Amino acid sequence: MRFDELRNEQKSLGKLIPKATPEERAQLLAKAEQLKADVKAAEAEQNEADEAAKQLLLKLGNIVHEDVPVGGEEDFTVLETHGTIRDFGAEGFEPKDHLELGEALGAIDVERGAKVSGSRFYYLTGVGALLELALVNAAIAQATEAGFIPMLTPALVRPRAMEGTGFLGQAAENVYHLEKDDYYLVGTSEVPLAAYHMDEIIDVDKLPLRYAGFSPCFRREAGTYGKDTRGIFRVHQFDKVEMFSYVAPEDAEAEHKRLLEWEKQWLTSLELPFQVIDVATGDLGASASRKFDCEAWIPTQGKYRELTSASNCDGFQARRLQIRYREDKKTAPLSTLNGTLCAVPRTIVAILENHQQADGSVRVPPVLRPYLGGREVLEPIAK
RNA sequence: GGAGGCGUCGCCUAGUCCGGUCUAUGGCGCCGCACUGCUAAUGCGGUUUGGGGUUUACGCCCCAUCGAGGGUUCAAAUCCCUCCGCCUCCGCCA
Repeated sequence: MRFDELRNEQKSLGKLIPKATPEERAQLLAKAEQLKADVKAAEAEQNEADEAAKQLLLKLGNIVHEDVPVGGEEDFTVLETHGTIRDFGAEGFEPKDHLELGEALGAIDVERGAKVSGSRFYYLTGVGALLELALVNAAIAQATEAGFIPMLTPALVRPRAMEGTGFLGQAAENVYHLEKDDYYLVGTSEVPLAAYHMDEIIDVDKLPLRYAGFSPCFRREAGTYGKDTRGIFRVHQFDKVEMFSYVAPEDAEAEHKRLLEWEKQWLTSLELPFQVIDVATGDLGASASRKFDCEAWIPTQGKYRELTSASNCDGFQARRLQIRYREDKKTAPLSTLNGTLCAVPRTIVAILENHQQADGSVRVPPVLRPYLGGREVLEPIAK
């Protein structure tokens, strides 16, 4: 530590100067002048090295878990399937898609959404609005029951929070930025929940820390032209309940499984058929070492579509945000994990389509009924 | 949007005008010890945080740290600049 030594020398010298006789003083000052230059040079050298080390660290993507399937978006592994896909043919009617159902229920208005804000915007109206509130309440209730602390988070964040969570890398083009104020609109409350403890050191016996965030989410959806253009499956703004955990590194993998279990519990309570996939390497992004998605069956598409996603970020975000834990006087980056509990519009899509009945009404799964005034069925409204 | 005030080691606080004796004052709280049936009170000692080094260990040593970052200077809590946050007043407005 050359800088430390020089600095120490400079300090001791500084104490002598005020006490020195005039003759000594001139000599000391000359020496101090030289020291100043040395200290400055040593400091610059140290800063440079620190910065280089930091840049190298930031370039590191996460190390992918060894069990993750190698390949692109289509190369995922199906881990499990749950629930039963309905046979509408046997029931004697053709399923309607969520938009047709939603419009008949007076629940979704995409036309006026487009008029006011453009494509991929929508209004949730009447029972649609109530359905969102019911979903959010039920999701928060489940999370709270599981020990999560409910959180309402900022939707606008500073660059550091965005960068620290890994969203200014390859995902940057999907992020809204307010140039005039240099704010970013979050695409998920994962961002403010991760940054919540930035620059903090957390005692190991406070872990795990679990938060359930609810916030609007904004996504530019760049590069998705022509994809999911109908209805509210893919939109620029939506609300989401997100689970977020801070854990000790050795507990990260187990926590990842727990997050997945909570997501399965949620989708099961909504009585939706779904499968769990192990997302392939090419679709992981920089921050996750492994990602499990739960995909619900969408009848009119004839396939499973992503509803929730649970990621293990290990120390990736913690390193960038300087979030450490302390154990036996040692500090080290902890691990962060996140998992969707309820992304509202997609969940509404799945509920409308899977629980629709021949007359265009939609059965309300029991878990939501307490939050919908006991309502068991949503009925189409007269035009 | 305009004007002003403020930010000190858990909490409160001295220090900033006028740079060095600040190795940052004092109180509260907390921890340890002593003393007194217990409690309380009293006395003595300790108590910022982070990084690094060293030790079998208790510990010891070095650097940084007075909201953050730059600058001036031989030397910065103190002077200058930028930024962040909090408070007060005015204006505007859900």
